[in-house]
Amino acid sequence: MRAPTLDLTLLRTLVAISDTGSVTAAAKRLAYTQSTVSMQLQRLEAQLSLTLHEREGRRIRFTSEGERLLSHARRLLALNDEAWSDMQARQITGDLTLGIPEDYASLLPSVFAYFHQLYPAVGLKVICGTSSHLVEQVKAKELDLALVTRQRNSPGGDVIRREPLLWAVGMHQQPLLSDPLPLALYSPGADVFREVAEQALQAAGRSWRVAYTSQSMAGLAPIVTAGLAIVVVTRSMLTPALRPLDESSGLPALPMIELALHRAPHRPSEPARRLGELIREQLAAPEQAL
Amino acid sequence: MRAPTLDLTLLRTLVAISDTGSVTAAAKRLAYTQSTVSMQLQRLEAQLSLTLHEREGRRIRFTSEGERLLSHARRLLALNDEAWSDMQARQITGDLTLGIPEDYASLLPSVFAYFHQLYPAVGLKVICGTSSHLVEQVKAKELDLALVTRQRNSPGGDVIRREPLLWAVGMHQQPLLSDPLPLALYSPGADVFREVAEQALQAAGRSWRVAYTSQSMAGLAPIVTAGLAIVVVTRSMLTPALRPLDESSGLPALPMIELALHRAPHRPSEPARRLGELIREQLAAPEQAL
DNA sequence: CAATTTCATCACGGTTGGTGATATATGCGA
DNA sequence: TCGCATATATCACCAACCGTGATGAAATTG
Repeated sequence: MRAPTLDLTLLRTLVAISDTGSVTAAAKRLAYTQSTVSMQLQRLEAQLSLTLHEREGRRIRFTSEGERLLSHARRLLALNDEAWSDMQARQITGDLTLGIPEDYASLLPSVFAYFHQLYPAVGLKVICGTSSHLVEQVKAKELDLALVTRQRNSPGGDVIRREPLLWAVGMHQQPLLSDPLPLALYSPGADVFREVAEQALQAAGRSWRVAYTSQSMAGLAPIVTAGLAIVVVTRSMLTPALRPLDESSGLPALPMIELALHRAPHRPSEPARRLGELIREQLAAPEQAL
Repeated sequence: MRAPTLDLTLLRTLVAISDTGSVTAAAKRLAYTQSTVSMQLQRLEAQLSLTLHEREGRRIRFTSEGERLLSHARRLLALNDEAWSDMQARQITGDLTLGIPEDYASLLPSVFAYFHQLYPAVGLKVICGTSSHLVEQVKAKELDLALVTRQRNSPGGDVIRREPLLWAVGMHQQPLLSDPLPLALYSPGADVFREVAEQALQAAGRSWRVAYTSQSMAGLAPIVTAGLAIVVVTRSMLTPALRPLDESSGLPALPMIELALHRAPHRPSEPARRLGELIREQLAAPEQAL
């Protein structure tokens, strides 16, 4: 010996021994032989000229030096794994097209930025469209992935998160509860929010009229903030200019909707897998509670 | 290979290549053959299946992946070296006696705590005494190390830091500048502060009387804060109860003193070396400026 | 263009490190 | 208390690995 350089392989088996509590179990986890692990532990002790472990009967016990080295080992391995997967990530190349509903365009830029940082060699293209259209495009393999909104428990795709739908009006406006109810909706057909809203109103026996339509929330916003119509949004789409209405408004409660990820019907490309994973991670949870 | 485990040895040569800018220079630094370093670089690239470097003529240039790996490598190696030296430090055992002037006892506990954390197996004993006595004890090998104060450029020992000496009175007292000047000093003889003060006063033609003496600053403190005498201290010994006097007080300027470390006259034990280094590191600098 | 320096590549050889086998020790149940 | 099962340590073997020195190619210097 020996450059003062630790052998990460040995540290990894040290950690495995500690995690599993036994040499043979560690060997199984690491796909080594029991004898190998036993010798590796000895080698580590020899290299450091330290006693890292003792035996109490059959059970293994780490000395204080052993525990100390373990904590160093965990940190080193964490850093190693991070470095390794970062370097591997940089090799992933390819092109990738993702479809999203226009209204979620504001929610995703940070995810795209992060994705680009992790996978700089992947060319990512994003296309906006209505959910039903996006689903068609995925089926036709025109898109690798599509994030779509849908009613609860619809088939197809994996649920990323569930969100409550809300009625909303302009921040400083009184709710316009005339009959029929003036709604601001997306373009006719193919919009989930619209379907949901109409079903809810119909079930409640309310009449309504479509006061305004547009391709996106951005188009509806001025109408709504001016107090000319009510709109349906998810909680994450609320802006300071919008005020949500609760039950006291007398409007029927709206169900939850789902945000789901559809994948093209062949084995997904590696970039697609990664982006899908990242979207799930980044978008999961916040309002998963019922 | 291959577990997703990086080989720190290879990373070390990668860093060496980057630092030196050439394969042969890196080989020299690492005490390898040029061919070895060349192959190590290739091996690293093969393991990651990445191109880390390119050549522009004779000069080496790292690709962006290479640069990225370099930054990971530096962090990993730093952690490795830290872990390694920590583990080695835990093996250092032995006993060790350090002498310090009483007045610096307050300055050092944090150093001792740190030392114990780094070298838990070393038994450290600390002895207080006057500087001249401590020097004797070091010569007699009764102490392994001694931290002493002395006049500038005195021989023996290594200078750790230089500090200005100051005249000081109780915080709320007017300077007592009667003639002869009432001084609070350490026990007669063998005290550097006393020597320095008397030399300065003599050179300035001032008369003085020793109003109080004690073994330590702690003993003098009540006298001084009560305004009954003036005392000589270093800047680091100033407490909230003491007020330093500047030139406007009419007292002669005091020279700097040195804090020096004496080592027993045989080859120092490893614990002694380590403590010496630590003291130098921890105590160096703050008022090194003239 | 010769001299020098740096680098990549090769065959070789020593060491290392994993394997399977085996002996020893430990814990558990009859 | 005596086995049986399982965990561990140690050994010999052998294959792969890794560092070395030698060699030739490429590039820089004068």
